[in-house]
Amino acid sequence: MRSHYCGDIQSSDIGAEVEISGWVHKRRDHGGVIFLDIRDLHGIVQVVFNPESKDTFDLADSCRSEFVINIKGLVRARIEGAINPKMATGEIEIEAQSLIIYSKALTPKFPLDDYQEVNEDVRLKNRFLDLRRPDVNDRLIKRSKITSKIRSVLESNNFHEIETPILTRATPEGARDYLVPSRVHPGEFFALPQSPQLFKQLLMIGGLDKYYQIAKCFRDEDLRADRQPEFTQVDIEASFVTTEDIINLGEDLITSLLAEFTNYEPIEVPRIKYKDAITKYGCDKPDLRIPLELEDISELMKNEEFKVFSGPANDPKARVVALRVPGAAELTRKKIDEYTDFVGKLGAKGLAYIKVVALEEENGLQSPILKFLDQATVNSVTSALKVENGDMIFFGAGNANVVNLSMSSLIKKLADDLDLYVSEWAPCWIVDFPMFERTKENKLTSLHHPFTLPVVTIDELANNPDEALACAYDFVLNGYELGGGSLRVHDPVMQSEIFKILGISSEEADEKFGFLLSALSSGCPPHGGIAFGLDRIVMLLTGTTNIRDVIAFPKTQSASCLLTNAPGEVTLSSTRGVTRAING
RNA sequence: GGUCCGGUAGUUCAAUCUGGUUAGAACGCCGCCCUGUCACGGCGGAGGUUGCGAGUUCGAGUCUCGUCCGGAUCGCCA
Repeated sequence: MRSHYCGDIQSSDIGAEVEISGWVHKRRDHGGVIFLDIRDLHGIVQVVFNPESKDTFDLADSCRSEFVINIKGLVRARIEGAINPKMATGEIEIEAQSLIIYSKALTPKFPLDDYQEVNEDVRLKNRFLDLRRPDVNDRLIKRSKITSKIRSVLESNNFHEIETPILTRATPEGARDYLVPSRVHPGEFFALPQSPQLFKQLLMIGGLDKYYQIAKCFRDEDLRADRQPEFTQVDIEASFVTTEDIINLGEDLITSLLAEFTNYEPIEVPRIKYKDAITKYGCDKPDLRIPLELEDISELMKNEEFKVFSGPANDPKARVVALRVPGAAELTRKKIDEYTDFVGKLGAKGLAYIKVVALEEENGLQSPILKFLDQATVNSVTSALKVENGDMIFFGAGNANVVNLSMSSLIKKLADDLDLYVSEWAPCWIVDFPMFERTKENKLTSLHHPFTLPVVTIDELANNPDEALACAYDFVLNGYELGGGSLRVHDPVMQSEIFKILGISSEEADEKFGFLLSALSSGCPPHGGIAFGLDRIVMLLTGTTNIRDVIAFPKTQSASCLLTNAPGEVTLSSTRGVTRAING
């Protein structure tokens, strides 16, 4: 049905008879001559119809936008003055010899050209139209190429792609599960996997040595710009490996993608300890394209009269930080108020600042808080921050979590507003994660997951779980957590101890994880792995900030599909047996 | 669950702050004209339950409350 893709026809094809199939992109009717721009996946080409062949001309006259047609014709050079340099195929055109209309089309619900932005809900309701737009299908094609490259890197490292079940068991920890009622076992449910975590460990115990999978994962949690309820992981696990082995592999994988699909210039990927990341950036996924860091000034503020600073400085659960923003002294009062409001929504009680106007002069600093602070303390702060004239210093003080969240968010906002980015690609590893963190109820919960190998011995872990570090690592790119992994526990006694620390009774552990403990007891190789978020990788490599842009049929923020109207009610016939499953 | 932004022709927006005649524009669509356009052009035309429901008012697209939908974000996401 075609000899060429529309977008591929070039001057070298002049004189050739070609056959193309595609969609009517635009019709320009000049009365005596009709131009149809025909579009397919590769691009657009202009077809010319003259009245000499009346039937074909009349057919072309009846064509409308998005009709699906077939053209046979002769490629010829455009006449002088009619060359369109804005078009990839602008030097040639097709002189139509015949036209077949395969399929008529209603007027599209929205324009498919690039001259008008269309709201996302309209696009998602008519995704089949949206997918025809080059910038949309380009991203999906690039996703396919990225996945292919991932497979080739992993295959060349002797990894084997193995599938794991979609219908599986609910897990007690972690995200909410999507549940599937079992007809055969009334009252019982499958869960869709949050990740293939346990299966890939079982594959290692099963001697498969090196596993990977492009795996669909499901988490019934609220959505974000970079989070969908079903998403895809590049899931990797290997036996007899160290942290170093996995980090090297993960880094090779991502940097080879960056090298192939971007203008990335290789750098040594820094490794940052979790604790240092929190101290310096206020978060565990810093955007290292931004040259801003928090300076902890709690020590300096301990003896100040100013309670706003000295209070948190003397509270072990609080902190006081200063943020030097080079050249930002020009920020207006209105803008500063906006930032105060911004951090306020994240829980901060205020946003103190000092403008550095003329450091060498007596009144060279401007700030409402100067009168509350000792001059020597101010001097210590300015010298610790190495400030220069024209800088702005912002302060965060209070509960450590609030300060970290608000100041790390402020850093990203300032970077956007003031265009502070100094590089295009800034990867890093975050390492030395704690094993556990405390919930609001002061219970211990896994920071990574319960199968993570601690750095310490069983006794040390049991005696001081709060301080124990994990053999875990996250890969962060431009402020996005792209992947994370760990070495896994391969000793059933250690695994039982971790369940115990997490408050999972041995009965529950046996009931939910008996198969794992039994597997660990039957000859388990030391193993570990990592999983990358494929959607986020593609998102970054295609330059978008919205995960929906790289998924063919994404869900809205309320986890529904505007195209199919899923989820929906089910008919009685399709629920046969299932109500019994739900009601027990 | 919280906070914030948005919802007006098929599409993108204006009119909302400051309530007041028949809710406008562009693109698209329909008809007529046009042999070199390419976001073609000219003339004419059709197209609206202002998301939905209450309330305030002589009068509501505009103000208030509720609700639904879309988006950003906090919580949540081992």
